[in-house]
Amino acid sequence: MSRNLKEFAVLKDHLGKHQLKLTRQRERILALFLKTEHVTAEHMYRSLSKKDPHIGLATIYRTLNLFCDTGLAQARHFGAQTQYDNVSHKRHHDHLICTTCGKIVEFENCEIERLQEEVAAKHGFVIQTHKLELYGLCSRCQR
Amino acid sequence: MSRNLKEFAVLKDHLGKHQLKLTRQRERILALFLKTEHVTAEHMYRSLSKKDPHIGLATIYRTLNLFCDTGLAQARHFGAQTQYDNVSHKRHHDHLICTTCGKIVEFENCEIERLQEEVAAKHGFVIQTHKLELYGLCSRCQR
DNA sequence: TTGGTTTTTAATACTCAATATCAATTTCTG
DNA sequence: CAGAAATTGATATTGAGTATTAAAAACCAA
Repeated sequence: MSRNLKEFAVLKDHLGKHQLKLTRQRERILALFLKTEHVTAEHMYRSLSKKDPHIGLATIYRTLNLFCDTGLAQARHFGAQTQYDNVSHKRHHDHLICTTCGKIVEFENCEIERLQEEVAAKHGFVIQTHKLELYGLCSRCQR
Repeated sequence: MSRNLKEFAVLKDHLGKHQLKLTRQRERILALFLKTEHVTAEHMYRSLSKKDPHIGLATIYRTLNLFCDTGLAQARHFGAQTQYDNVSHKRHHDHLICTTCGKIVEFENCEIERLQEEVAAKHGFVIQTHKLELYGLCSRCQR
């Protein structure tokens, strides 16, 4: 918990600026969220239910969407579900996604980023951000 | 209809190789699908219902997914719905999107594609498809 | 600290896109 | 053409995510 002071500060700052309140649920959900790379609301619900049987699924959804507003999380659609990525502690990166098992590998490639700038410039654009997702089969699912 | 001989051949070829049958519904759905850039199943259902009140929604979904298998269509999640893109007549391309005015520019870059393959191989993946979207400001919106 | 106002929660009902079921029909093959 | 196999259409079902609302918790000012 003490390791995540920065992220809790981000949350409190956002709450303060939007007349929102700091609740026990929001703290707990953030604490667990920061321990993961990416989760679904359902998955988080199952984990939290073990310690706190009265946590509501709707609260998980609301809170994860709140995290997206603060910039701590980033929502990503995969299949029928929504994955919430923990982006609080990491640099920009892109994703390799296995279409069979859902495995996700993160990667960075400066050369690709440079070429993106080049393409954008050619069309008169200035890039603010980007999304690159490669879909395929991981080594295990190729067999 | 006669303009789309190639696409019908693609469908028939796929059906033949998978012990599937060519039905009136599949022909009609393909004929309509080829006239669009991208549709949802619901939208297609409403269109087809006018001429054929007994067409089933499930058949639309089944058939659009079949088109994805053949490579004629490509599913894309947009909001809560699934958009089926008609990719039969166009090469693969990526998007430059202006965050201010929404302008979209399509582009292709072989060098980036090659680097993607490289990255994937490094992680043991075989790429099936990918999505690259660059968000930024177009020349007009930079002023 | 307390009282009052506002926000949040939990439980549950609900929505809606997409899939599963299955008897009847259609397509294809020999 | 007959029989096997696949497909359809109608409908039930699933499942992710949202709306509702009474009760509880958080905050703020005195």
